[in-house]
Amino acid sequence: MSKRQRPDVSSPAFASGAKIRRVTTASAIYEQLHAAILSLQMKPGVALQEKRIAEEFGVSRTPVREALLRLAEAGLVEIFPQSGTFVSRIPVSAIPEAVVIRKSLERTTVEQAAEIATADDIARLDAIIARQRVHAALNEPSQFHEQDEAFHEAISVIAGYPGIWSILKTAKLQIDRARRLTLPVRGRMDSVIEEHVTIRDAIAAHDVDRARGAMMHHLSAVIPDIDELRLVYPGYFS
Amino acid sequence: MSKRQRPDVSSPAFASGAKIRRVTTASAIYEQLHAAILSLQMKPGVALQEKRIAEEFGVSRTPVREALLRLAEAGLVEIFPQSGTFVSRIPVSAIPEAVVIRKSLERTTVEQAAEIATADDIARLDAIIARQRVHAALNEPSQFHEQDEAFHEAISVIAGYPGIWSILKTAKLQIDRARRLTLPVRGRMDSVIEEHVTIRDAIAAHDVDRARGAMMHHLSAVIPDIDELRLVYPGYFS
DNA sequence: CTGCACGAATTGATATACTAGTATCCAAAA
DNA sequence: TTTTGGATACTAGTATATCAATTCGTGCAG
Repeated sequence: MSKRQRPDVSSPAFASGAKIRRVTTASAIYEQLHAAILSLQMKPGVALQEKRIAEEFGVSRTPVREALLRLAEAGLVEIFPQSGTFVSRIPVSAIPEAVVIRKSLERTTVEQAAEIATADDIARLDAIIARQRVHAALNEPSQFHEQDEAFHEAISVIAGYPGIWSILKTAKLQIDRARRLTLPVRGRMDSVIEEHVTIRDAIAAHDVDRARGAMMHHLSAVIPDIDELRLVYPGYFS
Repeated sequence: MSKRQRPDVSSPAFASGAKIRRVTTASAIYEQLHAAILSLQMKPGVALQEKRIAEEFGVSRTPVREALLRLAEAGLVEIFPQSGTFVSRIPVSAIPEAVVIRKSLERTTVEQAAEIATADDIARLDAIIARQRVHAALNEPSQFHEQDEAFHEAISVIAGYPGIWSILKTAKLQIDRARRLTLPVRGRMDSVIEEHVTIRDAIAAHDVDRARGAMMHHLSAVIPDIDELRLVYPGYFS
């Protein structure tokens, strides 16, 4: 039998390696562009060129193209064959749907988490909330948002459905982009922390109904007002 | 300066539709391999070689690579850098999660569909069910399955959440692969039709609770018995 | 006989070169 | 002045070549 079988997928190899190419240039470029689009440094609707990007990064078009293809699948860019590549506009119609998807899946994860969470799990949530308090106090929105994501991801993991989080991440993309357009609301970070605490408490108490209710309330509170944004930023939406 | 200044509003396509050439060879190869893997013509675990595939299709390695990268994102192949590419084994651990995802999202779509379905919508469902009856009578499992997917997609569309269907499609992938391994159960097609009719009736009656119940029952009925399959097809699962 | 080190072969990753579709601009005709 | 058709210069798609890393066999040393 000549069939090869990879013995170990998770070969961390020589993790300290300075030269090991765990990250291909293509994925590095993907990360960069992904972040730039999500942070709106690259504005919706603007044209991209494989060639120019390749020159900026000092690489050939091949890895750039690979990155753009992945971004296209994520819905962050649109590729028109033989014509051009553009940063995708935020699809207004997709936003309410994304909210529904979030509510549907996070309802499932938070319910299951409330059923089976262990003391260790709660401790993990507490640690995340603690970090959020720090970032809120220091007024660091970026890191705060990072920990916000970590909180929701943790609940997925606790529920035993880590794959759901990756779905949520892609569903959240356009919402997050729109949210970047909203001015930071004073005190919003504190409210988020409060809501997270409520969710955490319900999970810790194994109170499924209360956990679901708290999560639904939390998710309803973060919906950006699209109609208003469209007026202020015409051309950013489709 | 001769540089062309493109106003960012210019989207090159009045392409709100299907007029664009999307028959790039890369996507054609993707479709082919996708179908081959899903139908198990390509068995889980076997090695693939870009070079050989390129020769078979009579193209260069570039579009083949592009297709493989997309398949890797869908979880249908695994690429080990500098080592090899393999048709992914069916991840047993992901199957229960996929079922949960399906139940969560289809619960949402069927509830909403039951709320707002119009007579036209019901007619569309009836048409699909009618086609299913034909394929069942003629014992055409492949086309039957096609209409089965169409039924669930239609419900997503009726609910106003077409994007949920595309999520469901990718979530369903591994389930469908496993299901291909099960022997066709005699009379199963007829049961599916009955369950679809029940769902359809509940939607038509705008009975949200009954629609949800019928859908949950339907989804529970199509879960393949993984443990048994693992015994019969060792090496197909991971 | 065993273990380790080295090297050839094979693979995916990247670079470069070429092809073919598309939009824009400008000139010529109405 | 407006319209229209084609030249032109762009783009992404594809082909080919090169690079680098991993694997596995082989041979030498212990």
